[in-house]
Amino acid sequence: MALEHAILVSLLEQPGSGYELARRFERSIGRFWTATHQQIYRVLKRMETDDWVVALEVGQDGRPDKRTFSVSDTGRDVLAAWLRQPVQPEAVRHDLAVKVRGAAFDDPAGRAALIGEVERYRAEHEELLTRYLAGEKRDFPDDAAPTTGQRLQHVVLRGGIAYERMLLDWLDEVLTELRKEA
Amino acid sequence: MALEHAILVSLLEQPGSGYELARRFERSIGRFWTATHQQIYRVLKRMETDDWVVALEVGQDGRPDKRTFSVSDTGRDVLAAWLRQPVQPEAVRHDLAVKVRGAAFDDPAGRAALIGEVERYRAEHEELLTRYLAGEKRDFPDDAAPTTGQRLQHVVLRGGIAYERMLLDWLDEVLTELRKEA
DNA sequence: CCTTTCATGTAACGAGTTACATGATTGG
DNA sequence: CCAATCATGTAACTCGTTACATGAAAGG
Repeated sequence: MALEHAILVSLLEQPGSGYELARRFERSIGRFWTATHQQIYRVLKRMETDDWVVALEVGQDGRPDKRTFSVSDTGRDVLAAWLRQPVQPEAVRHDLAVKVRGAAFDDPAGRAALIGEVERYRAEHEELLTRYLAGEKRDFPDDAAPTTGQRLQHVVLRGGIAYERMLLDWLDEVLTELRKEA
Repeated sequence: MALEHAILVSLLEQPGSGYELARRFERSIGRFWTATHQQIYRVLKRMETDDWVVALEVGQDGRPDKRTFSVSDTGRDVLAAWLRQPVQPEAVRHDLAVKVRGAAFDDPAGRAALIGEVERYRAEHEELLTRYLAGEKRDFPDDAAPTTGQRLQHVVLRGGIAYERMLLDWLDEVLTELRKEA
């Protein structure tokens, strides 16, 4: 129920086309909200109908035309109203935890396969952490005096970093436990 | 796509009725997978049709009859096949992070409201951590020699604990940043 | 008496995923 | 020439949520 709001925040930070939004959702916004381009175009259309955003046609040479969206006053009001509502409890869906508990009912071959998967998963998240840290260094250098917006973006990024570090430590514990059955 | 599998794991750990499953999903399983009773009954019906689980009618006196489900051999095979598949990347949807970034575009009154919400949210998770720790003490005492199943359940619980601790620390950081705008 | 717990569902809707579809330009 | 990037969408489907519905017993 909050893809609309995530789009509003992203467009307030920087106006852009549906395509650009989709790319952002693969990157920075994707740290806390995922969405595919299909979903984004659909929601964006509804938001335009409801006057939460306004489009500006931009003809480009050498590239397809695009429609750049900005947040309207109505959109700002909608976002402000949403910010004042209670934070929804997260819907937790953690595949890996189910698998770890499920491993107790599988044979050694199954557990070996899971160990391999956990290792792969761990490597992925190690890489993600590296990218976060590189992004932090790039976007939030120590000596700069950040704006409010930057400080808030930074604290969200630090949350992502803390999460990944916690996850890596936990995955090591999981691997230790899984290997005990060898 | 894995509610079925979460149900299989839960029923392998302990057979039970739809109602009992719903209660478990509010508690321990709910740490890594959430589901309402409506969803559970619907999926359970499909699983029964596909012979992943078998039901045993249990007449009770003083209480409504119930249907206790156990995992069939087919169900075990399905679970084993799923355990061998790649872990799906999580779909991240973190309301609060969107709001924190959105706060940059709201007035002081909006930020004050968000601070209140974050505090409430923090208190909720502090309580959750307390319950996890109490559950850990109860279910996994130091001196016991645990089975494989218990060790795996324990490591999953430790993941929940690590997550909550990380979250609380991060929320403190968020509060510090939000209060700077006062 | 009234609320909570036990026990099971249906119906309608909203959100998210997967597959399909088109078409131009840039760079190797 | 072929793959990747830019740019926008439709259609079908699955999954998840909210609302509604019923009924009995236990406990205060």
